[in-house]
Amino acid sequence: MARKTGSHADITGPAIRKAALRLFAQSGYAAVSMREIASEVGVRAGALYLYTPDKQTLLFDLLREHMEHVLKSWQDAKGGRTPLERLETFVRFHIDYHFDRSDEVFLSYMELRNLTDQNFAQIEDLRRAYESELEAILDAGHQGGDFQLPDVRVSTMALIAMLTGVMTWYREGGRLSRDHIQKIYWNMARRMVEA
Amino acid sequence: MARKTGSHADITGPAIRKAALRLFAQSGYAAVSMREIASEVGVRAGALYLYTPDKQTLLFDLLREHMEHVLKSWQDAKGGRTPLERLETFVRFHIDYHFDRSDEVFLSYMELRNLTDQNFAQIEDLRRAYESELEAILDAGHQGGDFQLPDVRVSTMALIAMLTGVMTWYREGGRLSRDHIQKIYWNMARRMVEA
DNA sequence: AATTGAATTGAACAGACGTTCAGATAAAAC
DNA sequence: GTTTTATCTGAACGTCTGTTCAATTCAATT
Repeated sequence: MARKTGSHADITGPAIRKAALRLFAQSGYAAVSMREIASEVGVRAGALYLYTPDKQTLLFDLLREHMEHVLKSWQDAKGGRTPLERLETFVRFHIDYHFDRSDEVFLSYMELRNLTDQNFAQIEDLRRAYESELEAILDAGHQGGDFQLPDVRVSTMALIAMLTGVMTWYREGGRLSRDHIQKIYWNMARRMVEA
Repeated sequence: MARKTGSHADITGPAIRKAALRLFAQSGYAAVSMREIASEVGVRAGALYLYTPDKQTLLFDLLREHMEHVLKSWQDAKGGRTPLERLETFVRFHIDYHFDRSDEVFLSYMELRNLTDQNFAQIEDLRRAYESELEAILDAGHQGGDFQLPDVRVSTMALIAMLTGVMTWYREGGRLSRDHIQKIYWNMARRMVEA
């Protein structure tokens, strides 16, 4: 039966996800207890099981929702006529996304090994789908002669790693503005691939 | 008192480190129990405490030894006349090291947050010392006009991230040889920095 | 063979873990 | 105001955790 808006459950569900996300990102899945998550939400541990069948599913849902959200956001953001333009769009999108959702991104890199084999396979598929978006751009540029790449696959991985790395050192309110950082990375990426 | 070579203890100590390294890298520090480590070594949990005061120190020692070993290995390997040559040496060294010691490297990226604040600070210092080695090369090249970098610090982080990323996809016996991968990465790195 | 000293065990400790569920509480529906 | 339904608690479950230590085994020395 449909619940009215604003009912307790409509708040608690997302609150649990939010708390779990923060705590998992901070201390790691294995180091965070259901009691800690519950305490953060202002509820006892047992109540969590109204919203998730178990801890593993809680982690899996966070990662799956994150990956699906990245892919969807990219579908909305992608664009550009030339491979170079399309690559610039990707670079800016990727960095922006990592700034806005650093916890989710961090989690999706760190906690893959805490997923069951089946859950891992699903997340891995989504991750590969995202990588393929970049690879397609590089491939098009490589075929068309805009780019000159020693190896399209390796360039894809190298670029993703380089861009994702921004997460490890960027802190809000630091020396450089977001836009400045995006310009710097785009400069490096462009020189790395351009013919 | 000095023990004779080959005594039981001279074997067990390193065996514990080796097992802990493998298991920590595989499942994560928090997810591995002292009983699991002991079982891997062929000993009961209590015996581990002959070789380490506690689990935290076991992790810390692994990370510290790794970082010190990287720094030492780099001091032995570094060389080259021009900044470009020095950078190539760094790129090849970094990739080689990540191939040879992937567990240690992986651990040193994943388990920093499971260190106590004090231990974390020590490891972080060593990590920064390593980064500074690359930054010094980029800085020299930037000052001398060999390199043209939008931002030396950001370029350092971007290069490190790009090179370290090789660990996430490289598998022994894959499509590309080690040397081939090094050539590809060096090609990308060079184009990224060259004036 | 007896003695010494290091290496290891087995059991125990106190606490934390994920999860379940009967019962209490609160909110919504009638 | 009563009934119904969703939400949450408190306590308990069995199991696992890191760690300690008296007792034991093992290996080398005398």
